[in-house]
Amino acid sequence: MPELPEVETVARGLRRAILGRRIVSVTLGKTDFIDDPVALEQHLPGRQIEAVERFGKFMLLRLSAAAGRDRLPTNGDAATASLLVHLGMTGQIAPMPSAQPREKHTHVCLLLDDGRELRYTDARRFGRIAYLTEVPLAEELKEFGADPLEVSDTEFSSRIRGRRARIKALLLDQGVLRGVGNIYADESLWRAKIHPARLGMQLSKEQAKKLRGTLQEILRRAIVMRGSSISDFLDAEGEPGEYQRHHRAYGREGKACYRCKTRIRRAIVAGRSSYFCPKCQPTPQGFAVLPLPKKKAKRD
DNA sequence: CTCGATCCCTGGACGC
DNA sequence: TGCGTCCAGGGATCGA
Repeated sequence: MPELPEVETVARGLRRAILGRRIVSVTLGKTDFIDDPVALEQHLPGRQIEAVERFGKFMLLRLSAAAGRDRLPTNGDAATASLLVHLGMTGQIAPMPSAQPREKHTHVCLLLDDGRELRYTDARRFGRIAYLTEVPLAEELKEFGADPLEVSDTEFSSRIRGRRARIKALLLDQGVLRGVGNIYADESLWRAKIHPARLGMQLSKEQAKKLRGTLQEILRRAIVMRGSSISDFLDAEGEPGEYQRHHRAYGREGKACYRCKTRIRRAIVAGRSSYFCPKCQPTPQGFAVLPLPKKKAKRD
């Protein structure tokens, strides 16, 4: 489940691997998750990959204006554009030798000018790929909230404390903060000792400050560890991350809290499984916690 | 504004 | 061994 640290890891890998490469041709598989598949085939060939950026959970492959005098002057390719890539739940993107057999669920192959293929695979197709020129791209991106790594204390506080929604929902809301998903929301709440079902407006200034701090620290550490590989996340080198070994709450139902040994519990908050320590992160009045499963969880 | 429900989709885990 | 069921979840959408 690629969130900010995983996407950052992939973006860094791609930056090393494919910067400056030119796209020669495009081969598509299933296209129901691609905004406009024809646009890919039409506009990508001939373009150079000039930069790879991360924006929240998106990657932006910045493309050169079309090169060569063979292009039509009126097809819009004279301007720069971007390939927007969202990995969804199971998306992977990596360059590989074009002779290598394509894996199952490979839906986009970009043949590069060095003979390799940049391949996008995504079993569940929850991802998204779009070719966007400057203006439509800017229109899309302006809907998103602050970068959690850059957001100031004041801005974080106002984005959270002015809201009636649950803190977990706010952390997951890409319009509030861009890039946080279920894992890092739970991890930062555990570290800040805040229950996921607390309302944003219930947080004290101190708690908001603390939460911003834990969120940033956890995201930074996770990036250093190249992200969390909890299901099948692999980076642009095909390598798993390591941060899952450092999870303190996520996925640890029934296991001992690292601080107080109380068993970690699970509840549904904002429609998502949320893991927390019932002692360190006191449950708000009347909030339903799922009973501990009967089957003993595997050891940790 | 905020909520929950529903859908998209496949693979893995689990129960029988 | 095999089959059915449930669950995972980012995001869009719709109704309450």
